[in-house]
Amino acid sequence: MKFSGINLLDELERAEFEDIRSVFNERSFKKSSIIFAPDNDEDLVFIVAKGRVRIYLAYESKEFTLGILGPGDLYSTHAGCFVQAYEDGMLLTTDVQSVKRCMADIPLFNRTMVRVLGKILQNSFSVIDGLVFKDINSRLCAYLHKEAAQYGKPVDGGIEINLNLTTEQFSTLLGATRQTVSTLLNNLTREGILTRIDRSHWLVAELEQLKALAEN
Amino acid sequence: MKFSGINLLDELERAEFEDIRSVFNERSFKKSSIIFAPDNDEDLVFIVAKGRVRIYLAYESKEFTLGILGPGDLYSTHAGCFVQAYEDGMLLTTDVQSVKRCMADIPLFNRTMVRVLGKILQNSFSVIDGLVFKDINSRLCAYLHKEAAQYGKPVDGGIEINLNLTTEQFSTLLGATRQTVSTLLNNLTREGILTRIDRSHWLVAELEQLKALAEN
DNA sequence: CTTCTTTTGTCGGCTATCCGACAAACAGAT
DNA sequence: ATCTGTTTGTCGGATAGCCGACAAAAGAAG
Repeated sequence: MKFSGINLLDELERAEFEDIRSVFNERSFKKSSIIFAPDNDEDLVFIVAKGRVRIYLAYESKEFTLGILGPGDLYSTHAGCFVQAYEDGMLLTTDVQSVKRCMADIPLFNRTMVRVLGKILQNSFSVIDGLVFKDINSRLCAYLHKEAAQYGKPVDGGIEINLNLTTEQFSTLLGATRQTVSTLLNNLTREGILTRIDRSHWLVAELEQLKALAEN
Repeated sequence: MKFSGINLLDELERAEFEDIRSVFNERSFKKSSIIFAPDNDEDLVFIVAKGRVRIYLAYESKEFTLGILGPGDLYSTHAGCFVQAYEDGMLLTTDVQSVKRCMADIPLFNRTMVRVLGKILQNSFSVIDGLVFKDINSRLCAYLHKEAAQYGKPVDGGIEINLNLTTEQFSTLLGATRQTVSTLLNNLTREGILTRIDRSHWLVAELEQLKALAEN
């Protein structure tokens, strides 16, 4: 899942951004480690270079995953969110000061920044939209549908998707409990809309039905 | 309630922004009218000059108010939201193209843009936070507490706030039904934490208790 | 003061979702 | 092949908040 929809690694390759590349430091992380927490006092901006990290909010023992970043995605540490590694990987980090300097010096960089911010904002609106107007089954179906439509691999019998999340992880992304998500997934399976291939792979047999259920 | 926390009208007064002022058009609106809808195809950025407008999401017959803009607040029309007037007022509008041009020409303007976007983003995170982790009573108390702490007028017996919303309007801001909000407000009144002065004014007698209930 | 509209309070039934609990299935290490 | 930790499925009880309905209260307009 692309969170911002813009691959910053590609952007950085562009000649105009040569000066920018030098301001980044590498920082590697291990699976499951919490890379940043809201109390973090270094104000950093980072780009994921390798691996997947999730951005999440936490309160007491509950967690809600806002999105999952993959290579090329950008985020910042001063947004009140936790950042945790789903697997081993690496970040390119830089401090906010440098970003500001880049913004002042390189007009093109600005546009990228605003575009990324806009994308993140749009994403958070759609999260709110889901939480307020849709029930969990709809959110679940919407997520699977989007995943299938965007990154699914057509095979015979339907579209194969690599969810790459445990039910537990998936449930925090939808804002529900593991039990509820598990039950709903099995309902969809019984109705013949989905089939679980293995731990991380699902076969979406009825894309249209999934879409209909998502709209609810 | 300030939504973005930055008063763009003040910013525009600054000498550096002289060129920017000229790109805005005035547009007045009547109470209750819907100023922009998501299907709107003009891509505009606007600043509220007079009156209050609410930014909201709608689905079928439900509505959820993301925030209320007052004079000096900035927003854009291509964020998938409705914009409706709570009272008569006026906007300064400009198209996205002009904003982009300003961003390229006037480095200082960039910083303001990014700051505003950041603020809006932060606000939407706290909305998500509330929806996911807190029950309605907590959200209600949190809202009243913030209102009292930020804009309340100390009088004897407590702090007076001007909510300036009907229960119905208030409920869309909290993401709940009118009935639930009505009941909760009356519970708080019975407990002696609040007193209703008139339709729009409330007296917060126990600010600390309100805060405690907000954390829940 | 009378009438009409808007706003508010309250009740009871309904349902989606949570929560704790437990067992079964699976995967990786030895 | 066995052991151990992780992941998944399912059940039943509890409950927050929704929904429809209706009446009372408050404001606005004449």
